[in-house]
Amino acid sequence: MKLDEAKQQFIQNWGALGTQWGINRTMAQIHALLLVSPDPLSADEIMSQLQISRGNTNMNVRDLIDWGIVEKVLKPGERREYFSAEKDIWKVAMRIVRERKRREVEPILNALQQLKEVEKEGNEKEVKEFTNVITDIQKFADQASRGVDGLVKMDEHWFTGTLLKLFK
Amino acid sequence: MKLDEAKQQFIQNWGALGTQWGINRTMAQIHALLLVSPDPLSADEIMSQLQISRGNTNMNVRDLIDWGIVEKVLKPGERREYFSAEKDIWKVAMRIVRERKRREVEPILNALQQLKEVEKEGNEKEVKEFTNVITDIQKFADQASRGVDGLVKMDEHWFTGTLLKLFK
DNA sequence: CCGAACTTTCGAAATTTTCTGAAAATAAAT
DNA sequence: ATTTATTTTCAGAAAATTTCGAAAGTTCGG
Repeated sequence: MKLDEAKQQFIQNWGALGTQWGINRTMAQIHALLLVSPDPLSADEIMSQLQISRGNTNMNVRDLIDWGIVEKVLKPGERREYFSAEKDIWKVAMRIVRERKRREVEPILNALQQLKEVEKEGNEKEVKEFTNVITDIQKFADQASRGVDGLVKMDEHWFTGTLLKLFK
Repeated sequence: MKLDEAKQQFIQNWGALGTQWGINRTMAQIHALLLVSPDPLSADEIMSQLQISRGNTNMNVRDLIDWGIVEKVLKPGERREYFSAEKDIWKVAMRIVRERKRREVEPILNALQQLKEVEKEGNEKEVKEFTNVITDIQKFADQASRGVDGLVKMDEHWFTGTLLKLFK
């Protein structure tokens, strides 16, 4: 098997996985491509490798940069911008987790809090049930959220060496 | 605020969150509706509350059942089927995590393993880089996977009481 | 300033996903 | 066996998302 075939397959798989997790295919593919490229790539190289348009490339690279898992690399004396992916997969995962928490979980938690603060009128049993569910979700999310914060603070070595043992 | 308004808002929020995590809106909404309903609901009740078609209702309820977070409830002497959601949010989260791992992560891991086993021809440096990335992802995914397995085995109390303290 | 070399934006087109509704299947009741 | 109640399926319609590409914007060297 040629290296390029293997890369291609990896890119496709990564794209499919991304889709299932609510990340668009192209973004995941660009990320995969950069992951397996030893050197930074320019927009044009990404375009031609993945057969996608300039606009699409630009939008998704920008998103990846927003997520903090890809960075611009400027080569001295070169006008063109290059891009490279964070290769430490632990860091990548932590950035994604932290960012999703911030963008998606926290707004929902605020919404939940508001729902709880309002006086409800209506059937006794139903109000009780509703409040219980909301409270449980809050508690759970708070726990999970703290767990994430804790996790994010660990460095890779501590995770590998210590936490892993906890789970046998 | 009326109870029904509050429920409605919760259902919408839950639906939006689901979308961002790659779960379809309706499935998340049905789940939310069942979560805040003290008693099991029939397909017709779900249809009218969420203003969706019978077919859509049926398909998504079936999926929720496949995920193991909703169950059929048969009332004695009644023909109609009712549905109720698992209310223990910890259990819900664990089922979802376990199931996603099984359905989505494991196939990718297999694909990665295959990619590694093949002999690559091509530029030395690039082959090295590629193999490194794949290996790192595998290691990470293995760790995460074990972590999930460990997590799934804990019961709620242990999580609340003990693990939480670990993260201060 | 000007123009070349790139980058970004944005509306429209293409693609993918989800939903509907009517028909088919199933199961109980008469 | 026939009618009645309910669930399931599925092809096409509708909606949502993603992608394209031309045009507008930026930046930099001269």
